[in-house]
Amino acid sequence: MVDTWHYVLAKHAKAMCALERELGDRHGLGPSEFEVLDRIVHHDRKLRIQELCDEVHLSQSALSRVVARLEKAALVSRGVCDADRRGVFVCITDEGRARHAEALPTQRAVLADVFADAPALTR
Amino acid sequence: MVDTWHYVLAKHAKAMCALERELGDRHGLGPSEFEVLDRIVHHDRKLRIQELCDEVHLSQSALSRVVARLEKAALVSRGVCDADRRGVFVCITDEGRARHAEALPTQRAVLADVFADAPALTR
DNA sequence: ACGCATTTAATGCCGTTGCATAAAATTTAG
DNA sequence: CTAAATTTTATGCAACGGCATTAAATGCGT
Repeated sequence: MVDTWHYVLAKHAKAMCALERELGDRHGLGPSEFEVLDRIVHHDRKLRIQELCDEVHLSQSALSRVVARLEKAALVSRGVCDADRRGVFVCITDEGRARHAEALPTQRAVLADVFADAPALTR
Repeated sequence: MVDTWHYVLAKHAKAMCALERELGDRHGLGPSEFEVLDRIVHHDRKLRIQELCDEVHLSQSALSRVVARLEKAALVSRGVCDADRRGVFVCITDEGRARHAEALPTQRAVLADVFADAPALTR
């Protein structure tokens, strides 16, 4: 219980720190930016902000800002939803797709390193 | 691998969020403040800042500020180390001990809730 | 059809964090 | 013994995140 919590804390800190460094230095992406791109690529379609909110571990406001940063970097584009004009769709751009593809191996490498000592979860 | 990472992300987010809320509302402590108190209580002696740094998942600068906050709240006291006058000892006060004892069940309850669905780590 | 509650995303504000740096003390090299 | 390098903690600074709030659009009740 407490042990599990300490494990989570340790791995989270180590992985986050490494991801920030590696993704930042090599690809100009923060962990949150990468995660958002990754979710969009995974779904392979444009998503509503709210859908992303359910999948990413960020508050709605933080997500809004991440998307704003990604848009400024031309990695995604925002568009209003026709059906519900409060909604905002987020589309990944070709450049965003390319950046994600380029960063993915880096992320995998970091995770492989952090979780090298076979943690393995039951369930 | 990626699954483990997602597990860590999810649990970390959920637990952190709940700890911030519960420890904050009920005991006026942030997760970092609690963790520092907890480490000192666990060792049951005064520790150097640097020792704490190795145990807590915070940068040295962040830790320095956490200790400053705790001191302002009179939960710990800082004292210079005689042997090496660069060093700083951190002692927990009676009030700090009391606050920790009071907050501990809250922390345990949160963790029990978050990790209720038997996560269990192999090793 | 109208007004009020609700939903959705963006923004103001503030607290915390990490990096780079500063300041003080100690250790090491010569 | 002195000067440079190193260690230890604190601080300036900028970025990021969450909460509360705002603005806009939708839905609901009457």
